[in-house]
Amino acid sequence: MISSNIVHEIRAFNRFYTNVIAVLDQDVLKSNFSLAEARVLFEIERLQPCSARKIMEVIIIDEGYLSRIVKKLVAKNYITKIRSDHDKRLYLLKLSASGVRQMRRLDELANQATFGLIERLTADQTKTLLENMQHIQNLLNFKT
Amino acid sequence: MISSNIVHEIRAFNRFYTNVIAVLDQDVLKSNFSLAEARVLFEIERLQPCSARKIMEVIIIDEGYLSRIVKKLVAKNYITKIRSDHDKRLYLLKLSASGVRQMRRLDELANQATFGLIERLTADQTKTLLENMQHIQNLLNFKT
DNA sequence: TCTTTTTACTTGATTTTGTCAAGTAATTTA
DNA sequence: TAAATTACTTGACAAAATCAAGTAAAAAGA
Repeated sequence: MISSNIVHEIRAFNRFYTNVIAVLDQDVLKSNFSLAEARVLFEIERLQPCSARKIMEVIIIDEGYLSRIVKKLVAKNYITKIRSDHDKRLYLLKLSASGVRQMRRLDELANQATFGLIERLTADQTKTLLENMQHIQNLLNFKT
Repeated sequence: MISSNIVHEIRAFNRFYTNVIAVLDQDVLKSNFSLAEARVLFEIERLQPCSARKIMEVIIIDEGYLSRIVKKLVAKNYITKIRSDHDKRLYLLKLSASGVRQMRRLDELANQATFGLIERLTADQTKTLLENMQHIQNLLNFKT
């Protein structure tokens, strides 16, 4: 049944992990990027050159909101936005040189925050943690 | 080193799980409570009778913002707020009868959303998922 | 004591963040 | 080639969150 123990334990994990993520996010916010901006930048870094549409396949975000974030990042010269020759409805996004520098900063912040999670674990524990995470990712990899 | 593979894989999991939680949250938002309100209600349910201060020990939230959320929940008669006799600076919060009903609805929504995560898994896979989650929780528990 | 500091909460003003719906233009489909 | 779909933009809002200044009570320090 829906209110089974299993569901409750998953919810307990979700509450727990929501806090884990919230703590990590606190640190990333020190970068002067909003969470949404940071996530968009991370995805552009990973997927570049990519369209806004492509980003929306990966993170849940309103189309108009994303459009404005992209506009802002272009205005600040952290990304470039060039109309695709192949399909003129889309614009290809890439980090600019300055964006690459920003990402190094952001990346270092996120790495440090994440490292804080595991610094007290032994090598074995860390390995186990990772395996568990990857296992969960495989089990839930649904792409809702 | 801080930018090790391990940190990167943990970050990949965090990105992934951020989306999982976002998908579940979408459903909870159908309750007409904001995420912040839902979390506050959830903590009041767990901790009642409790002060706003007590809630702030558990969730990361601005004091003024919380004060307004409490005000709104009182106005809608989902919680009661009674000045403490022992310490007149604080107010004890509890779910009202109507709040209890709301929480049952909220709970059912959250259960259904969570069930959606696992409905396609076999019993064995679900069991493994849960074990992985509990293992992660145990490994990271000292923090956050 | 009393007076200074800390704690709990509130409120006004504002900013930031996110949503909705309507609109343009390019591409695909029937 | 008309209709539908896709990619993106924009204006108008609404919701969410922050900041700082304020009140009142309690605790701590002299």
